[in-house]
Amino acid sequence: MSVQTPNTRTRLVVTAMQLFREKGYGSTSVADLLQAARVNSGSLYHFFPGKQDLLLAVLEAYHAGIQPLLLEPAWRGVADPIERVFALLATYRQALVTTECQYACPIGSLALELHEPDLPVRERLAANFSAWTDAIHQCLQAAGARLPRELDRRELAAFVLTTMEGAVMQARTFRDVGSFDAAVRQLRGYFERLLSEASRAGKSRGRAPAKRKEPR
Amino acid sequence: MSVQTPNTRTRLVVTAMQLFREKGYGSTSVADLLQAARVNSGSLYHFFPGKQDLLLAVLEAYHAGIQPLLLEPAWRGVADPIERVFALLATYRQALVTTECQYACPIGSLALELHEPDLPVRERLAANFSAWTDAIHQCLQAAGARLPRELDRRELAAFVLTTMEGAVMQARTFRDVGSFDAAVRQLRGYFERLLSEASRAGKSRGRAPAKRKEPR
DNA sequence: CGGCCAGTTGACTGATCATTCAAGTGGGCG
DNA sequence: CGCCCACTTGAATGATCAGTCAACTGGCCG
Repeated sequence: MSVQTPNTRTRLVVTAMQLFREKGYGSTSVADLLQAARVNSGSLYHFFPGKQDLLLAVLEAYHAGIQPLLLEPAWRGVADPIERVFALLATYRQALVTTECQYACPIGSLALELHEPDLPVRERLAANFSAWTDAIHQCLQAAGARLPRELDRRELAAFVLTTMEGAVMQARTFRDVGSFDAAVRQLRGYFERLLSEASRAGKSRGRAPAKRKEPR
Repeated sequence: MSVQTPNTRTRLVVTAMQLFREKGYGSTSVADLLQAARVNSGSLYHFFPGKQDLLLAVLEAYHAGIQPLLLEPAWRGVADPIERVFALLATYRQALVTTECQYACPIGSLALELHEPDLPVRERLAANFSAWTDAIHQCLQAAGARLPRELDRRELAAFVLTTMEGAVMQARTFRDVGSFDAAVRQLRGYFERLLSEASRAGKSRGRAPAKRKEPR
């Protein structure tokens, strides 16, 4: 219940999440980290063989947090599966706003920052992307026949991630949320065309589309 | 004509372009750079006040190279403006293939790597994005009425960049060109729907769409 | 009580970092 | 010839880097 400082290991991981997000992995020195977490170097190396292993723990923490810390708040009060896709994007928009467009997706940043082959790190980056994409994929499946039958839902889910990452990158570079909004607007345009296409196809096949009110 | 080593300044910029792309800015040490360019430290600091100014020169070199080194080769033999959009994306696909999916857009990587406010650097990153987007914008304008009249062409052009950046990021992370192809396929789907929508609208307004062969 | 050991402490190491600078070198020009 | 100055040379600098280690603390259990 209390807000006491948690155990050292957790404190290190939490601090590392913050600093890696703000300054990047390479530009965060171990000394920065130790100072911010109020930990001595020996303790760090007691829990982690090296800086990179701390990064692995950070990536696992992000992975574990996707559902409870990202999706759940973003989707609270949003039932429609398609709107959930855009509600998630709205969460990133909010992150941009509150950081004056300095926000960058920590996973995406690390994905571009790390240049060694680094198999274990890359695997966990991929796992984070996959978990994100899977969540969107479930929304798209829940949308059922509202999307064209032949549409590859997995591919579209990945495309939503593509859009988010690219949009955040541009908004950050231009220091302008408008860039993010513009990208989301285009994605919305794509979705609307997919939805109306499925709606038309549904009608001509005699199946009344679920939510059309006035078939004028 | 000769392939002689060019002057020191140029050699530094060219080498820096390569190393920054391969290893990132922060992870490229001045010592690496000096060795690769076969230059002594004094010479570097004779031409550039510091490492960051070399980065500025690199970003200007990228900007200057967009037309002759990126767009022109990508568009050689491709006349159709819409196909030019995808021809440019195919160039990035090729870069992924030849690097076994280790390629990252150097501008995008720097955009996420740099975390200081760093106004002059950020401005040049933005200028690079803008130049890229402008080129796509011209294609979309050249497509004229083949795209819906009310479509914001500038926004769609930026969305193409969004897609490219996000797609390269994922392909690199998953070490799989298929991720890139999937994103391009979705963008193609969006474009096809935009084109057919404009085509239908054009017909109903009595204007025969330019290239339809059999209005079955 | 006594021994053990997970966890802590912080000074220390050697490597590497970006940058400096004094001493050059050589080509052009008066 | 003789000066000048753009450019080069590379050793040296001090800061900072990730990582080490031996000594210490305190809680638990036999």
